[in-house]
Amino acid sequence: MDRGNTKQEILEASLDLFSVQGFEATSISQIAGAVGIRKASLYSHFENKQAILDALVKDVLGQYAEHSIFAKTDWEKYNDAEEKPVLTSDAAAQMILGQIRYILHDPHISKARKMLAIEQFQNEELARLQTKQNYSDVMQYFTGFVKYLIRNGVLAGEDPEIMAAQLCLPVSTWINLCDREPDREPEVMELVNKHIRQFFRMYDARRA
Amino acid sequence: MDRGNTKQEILEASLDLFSVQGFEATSISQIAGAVGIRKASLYSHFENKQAILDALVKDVLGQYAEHSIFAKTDWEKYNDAEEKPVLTSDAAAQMILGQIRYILHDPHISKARKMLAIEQFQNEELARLQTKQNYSDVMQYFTGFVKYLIRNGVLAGEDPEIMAAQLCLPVSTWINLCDREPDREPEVMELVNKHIRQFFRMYDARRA
DNA sequence: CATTGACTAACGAACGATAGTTAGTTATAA
DNA sequence: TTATAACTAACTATCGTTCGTTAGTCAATG
Repeated sequence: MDRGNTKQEILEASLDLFSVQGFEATSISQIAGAVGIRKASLYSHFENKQAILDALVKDVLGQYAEHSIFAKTDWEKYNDAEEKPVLTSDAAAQMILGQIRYILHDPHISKARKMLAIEQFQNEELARLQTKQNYSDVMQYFTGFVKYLIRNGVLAGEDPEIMAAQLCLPVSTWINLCDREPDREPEVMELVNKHIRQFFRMYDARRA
Repeated sequence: MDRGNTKQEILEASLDLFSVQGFEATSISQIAGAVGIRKASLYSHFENKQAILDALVKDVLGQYAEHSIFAKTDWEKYNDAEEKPVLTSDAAAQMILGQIRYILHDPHISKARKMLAIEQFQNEELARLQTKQNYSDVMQYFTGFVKYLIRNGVLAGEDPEIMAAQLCLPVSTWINLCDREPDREPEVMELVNKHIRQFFRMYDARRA
């Protein structure tokens, strides 16, 4: 009678539903139906409904920490490297467009992002998590990136944090837009492309 | 037995609750309790629960269209004016900081913004509304602003839309951050200030 | 001026449906 | 044989909603 990985299936089905309807609007029966079991069977795997959300926050979003480009890339490591990637606006645009496509289409990341958008006002823990994933981690990554570009004489500027904000925060807004209206992705990608090239032109070291 | 403006009180109480818990998680009893009546009495004013949300979307967000700076200001009108406001980075920073403080603290606007953030994935109408208020209207306003500054020889740049995005979209992200974590407003305001001055420096017409 | 009647907005009580949850049972796999 | 994970059945609470009633408001009427 054991189906093997039911617990994981419950988490996935829950994320599917929570990321569209939200936690409160999703019923235990709905989750059970999506998994293909009776609702009472859920309680063999989770103490109660809240425990599913808690596990999602810990698990799926912990998974994020492992797989996210923003959480794991360290630009310092390229300091002594012979071959340095991403030193032109073209390479940067390609890199960032690739990252956007990835985090936009990766099922776990995109669903987790939507769920957090819905649940961000529920409690302080979820609020802080949303800030971390949608803002702090991204800002930290791009601040490192900008510093790397300055060190390598590509860009010039006094405040890397502000430069990073100007580079990545518009992109954050565009990602939210694509989450709501996926049809607009091509149009948004075009804007991102123009934006990055413009950014590199304005902060070009040879211009200062 | 008539309390005068019960219908309006119901809408306000509903917005209060929806902007924190969301629509589904808020019960009719909760709304009635906040207003100070029994839940059955709500049905003297609204056909059903959904009708409250519909009225909020139409009413409160229609109110936005009337009062929002972004929906009503037209930069064209300053073309022939003798005294032109906002021609320096200092004035722009002050203006934008004032606007942020306003839309951040105005109770209707901030609650409507949070409610839309929670409900944006419910249906396409709410998704489009969220895009309009959080993105399109703001972008249109700032694109006009940037064009106005270019016409008046303050800024120089080829693509006013991209410039507007670089100016206002980071601010959008910061406003969302303050919605979640109001304590961080001072820190955010400082970033906004730096950001705007940097923006004006980079696109300064005398630099081109 | 007092009475009436229509109208409105509140009420208590109850509805069926569904929520989350528990208990007890059965089948399967180790 | 034992532990686990599924099941059926049932629980209580609450959901959104409806019904019939009551208490005020106001205009028209006598």
